[in-house]
Amino acid sequence: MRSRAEATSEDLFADLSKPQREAVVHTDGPLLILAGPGSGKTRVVTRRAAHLARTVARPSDILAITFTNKAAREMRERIEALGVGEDMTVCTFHALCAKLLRQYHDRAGVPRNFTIFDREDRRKLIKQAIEECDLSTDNWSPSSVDHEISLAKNDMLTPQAYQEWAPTWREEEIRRIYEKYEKLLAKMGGLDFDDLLMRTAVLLERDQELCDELEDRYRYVLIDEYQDTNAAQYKIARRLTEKRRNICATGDPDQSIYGWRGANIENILRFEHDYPSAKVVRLEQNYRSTRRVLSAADALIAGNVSRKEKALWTDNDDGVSVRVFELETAKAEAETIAHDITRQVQSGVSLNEIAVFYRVNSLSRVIEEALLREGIAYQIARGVEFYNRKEIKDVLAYLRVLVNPADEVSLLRVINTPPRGIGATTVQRLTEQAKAAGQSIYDLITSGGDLSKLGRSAGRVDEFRELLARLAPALERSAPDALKFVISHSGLQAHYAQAAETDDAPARNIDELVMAAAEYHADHPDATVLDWLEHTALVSDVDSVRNGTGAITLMTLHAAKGLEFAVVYIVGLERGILPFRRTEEVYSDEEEERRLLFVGMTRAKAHLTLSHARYRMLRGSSERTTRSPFLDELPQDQIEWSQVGISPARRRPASDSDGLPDDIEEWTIGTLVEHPVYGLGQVMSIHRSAGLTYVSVQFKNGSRRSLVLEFVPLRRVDFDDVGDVHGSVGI
DNA sequence: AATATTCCCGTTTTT
DNA sequence: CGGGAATATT
Repeated sequence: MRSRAEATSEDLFADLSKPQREAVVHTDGPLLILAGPGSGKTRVVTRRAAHLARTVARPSDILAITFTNKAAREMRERIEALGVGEDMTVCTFHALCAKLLRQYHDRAGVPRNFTIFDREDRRKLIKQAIEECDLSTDNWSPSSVDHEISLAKNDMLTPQAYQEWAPTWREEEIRRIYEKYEKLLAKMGGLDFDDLLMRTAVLLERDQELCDELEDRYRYVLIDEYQDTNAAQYKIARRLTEKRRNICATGDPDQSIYGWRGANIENILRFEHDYPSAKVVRLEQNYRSTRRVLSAADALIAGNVSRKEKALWTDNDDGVSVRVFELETAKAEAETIAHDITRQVQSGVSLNEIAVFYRVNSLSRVIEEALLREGIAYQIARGVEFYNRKEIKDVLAYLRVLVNPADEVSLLRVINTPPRGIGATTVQRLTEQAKAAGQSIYDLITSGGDLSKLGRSAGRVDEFRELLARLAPALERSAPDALKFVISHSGLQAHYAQAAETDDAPARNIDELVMAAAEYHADHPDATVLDWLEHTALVSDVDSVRNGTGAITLMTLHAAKGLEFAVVYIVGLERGILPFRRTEEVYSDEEEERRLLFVGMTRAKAHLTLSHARYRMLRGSSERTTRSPFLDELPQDQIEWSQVGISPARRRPASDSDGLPDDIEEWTIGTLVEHPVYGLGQVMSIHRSAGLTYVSVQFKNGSRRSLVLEFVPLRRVDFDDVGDVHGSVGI
């Protein structure tokens, strides 16, 4: 939230800089706004929308596309605050696509009542597809195949095109899986997230008439975060603006952080080529951060080689130094930050203005625990997690089956939830029989298929059929009413009420779901159950973050994009975490990781603290870490380093004979060691477990061993003594 | 058929 | 550590 007062309708331009004004007054023709962090992009975009509505357009002519619902909501609110009517279209790419596919389902070749398959549904189908291709999930991990198919769809590659693109043995097999997966999806009337984009892109590519129609409806199109568009989104943007070319793209190549999702940074870099008459406005003045914060971020991003240089500057004060905290353990890191937050609050900072960012969600737990101990209220950005809970998915699956009976993933989910005597064997028989008859399980159950082979379970299945029939009328109701009806009549309510004796979280979550539906209904009184289901399928983590809650905010660096806080902490600046790497051999895009940290740092208005811990609990054991190389790229003279609870020069007393080397404190990943039998080697990891210290060593002779440091005579040797071992073991 | 137990694996980011 | 799947038990 910007502290300066928002403009009244009289002075749309009064408080704008020259380039900002240029962008606002630009109405017709392509416009690219290259907006550095904190450069007032949202202000420009909203003013421009108001200006358009006042001069050349009606609000309904304007389409603004964002990446998250939160961004859409806030953009809409800010435009409305400028006195522009409510009938603009402001939504995410995915929501727009869902809407278009629903409306033009016949031309798109999708069922009107398609349901959106989330990652879990999708995983299940991919697993099934792999098995039906007679491949083993041991060799073809569903997650990697999933990712591969996702990237293909983001690039608008059909299975055939995918294989042609890379015609090797492996792609041939993945093509088969991809094809099978598509068949399963089609059979079930499901679309996954990528389908929403790809199908829309293909539809627009083929259907000129529709493009014309849409271009007449949306005469002015705004695409936010253009640097994060993938091939399908790019195609959609182009096809929606081909005739009038009234496209306004905003973005910043330095904030491109979704390459792993198929985003193509080239899309923004070639904008001027795509639209030769484009007006380009650069917003390089930063109004958000202190000079010290900005220069630290700027020094970091300068480390990217493939980058267009950009001159970020600010008139703001120097401010206080950026700090780096070095801690012994992740727990100490969390506690130190919690104490520091208390100090900030005592000096008058509002909790609303404080945030903690991390690279991976798993780092949040230790922070949460420290905040609880310290008594600091926090909110955490994880809306999606809520909708992934078992009890929530159970409830939603009932609605999905009612809306789209072909949705077998949902049908199989609810057929025995709560338990009603339809066990695995019966389900398997049903599946096989349906497959043999070439019909869906739903059809088999409802349209009087022959269930006699099921023996005594047939009665149970029949009861289930009756249950579905009783639930069906719920679709006539509003989302919250339908939900309540289904919860009480399906037996879920009784089931979870009984389970509440040991764990009442599921029942409470279900109540919360009903409340969420009621809230949605209040905002969208005409919406159907299907609309609401769609809405729940398209929430993102950051959507759950509310402003002004009186709590600090925890979120991933990805979720932080577009936000700002007075005080920002970024934890876990350790090799392997930030920059992230999976294993030694898997390629990761270090420049994208650097951009990610850049995004995080530039969220801070005044206080920025980066931290790392020397030991961190990862999947159960305490791992030795190495600090992130990114820390060395900061302007060292401007950084305030503090080591809390670490004394690097400390020598352990000789009497301290626990079998560990005296200089253990100095051992890190990469330390060179010598073993009397195996010879020279390099430490690959150190972790502590059950009171022992395990060291994994890659020896120069090629062997790799895990050794217990307490028992093995491993000795540290100096780098200078041994020459170039470093390169030979390849860290 | 349902529940309890163990084991094993993967291990980011997200619409 | 934590979810899911395979396995054991009632």
